[in-house]
Amino acid sequence: MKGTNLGELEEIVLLIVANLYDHAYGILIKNEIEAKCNRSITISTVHNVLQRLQEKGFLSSRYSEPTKERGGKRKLLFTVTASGQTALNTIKEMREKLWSGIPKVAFE
Amino acid sequence: MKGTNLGELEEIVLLIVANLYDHAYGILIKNEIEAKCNRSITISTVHNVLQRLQEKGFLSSRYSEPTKERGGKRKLLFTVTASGQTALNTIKEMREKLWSGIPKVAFE
DNA sequence: TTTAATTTCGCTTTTGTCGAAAAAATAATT
DNA sequence: AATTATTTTTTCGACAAAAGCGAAATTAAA
Repeated sequence: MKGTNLGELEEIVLLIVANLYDHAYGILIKNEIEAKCNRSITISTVHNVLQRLQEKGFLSSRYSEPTKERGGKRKLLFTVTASGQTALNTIKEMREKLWSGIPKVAFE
Repeated sequence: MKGTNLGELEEIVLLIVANLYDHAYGILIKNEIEAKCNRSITISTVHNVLQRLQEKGFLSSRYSEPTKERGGKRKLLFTVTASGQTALNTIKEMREKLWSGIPKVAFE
């Protein structure tokens, strides 16, 4: 890989951000992953992946305004870029092609 | 991950082995990946992944008889195990669920 | 100054990647 | 027939990228 590929977790995070549309930020993303993917993950891992996805150009980000709740500092909100959408579609089509080529008898 | 997860490349290799059914071995797998996934990969990479998939219990292997062509030494043939099939199905369903939850407006 | 929500930092383990060496078979040469 | 070359295939050793975590830093309200 040369920094352009989409890792297994990166793909999941990208899909979750797309699910969350306008509200995607660290902790919410973490919670959504745990809920929808039945998998535990720490917030540092999420942020690590988020940053990598942005460096790859698959996500963009902006800061929200602080909220009025206690500790409600501004959030870093993420959005899937056109390039990120393309990456998701590409890998999806590739996998669909592979699945369609599997004969009935292929498994033990 | 504790040796039970399926990496991005591992999943591709598993799908390719399923595609090849009874004939899956190193070089053929390499060629199929390059043909169907539009991606170049070395034979050492393929063998490395095959070994890890076997350690994870997602593949089993056996040796073929040598063939009569020049250099035709015995091949290590791979088959997807029941556990491997389950892993593939699980991640497939999870992604389908995520895709179905994406609103139309989700991309930039 | 305490507490809460959030992001950033430094570090380790697992995956992905490759070049080169080893092994095992047939073909060619002496 | 013995040795050497060539071909197909797998194994080995090393390094880079992705996945993962705990703890520190930041920023807001109480």
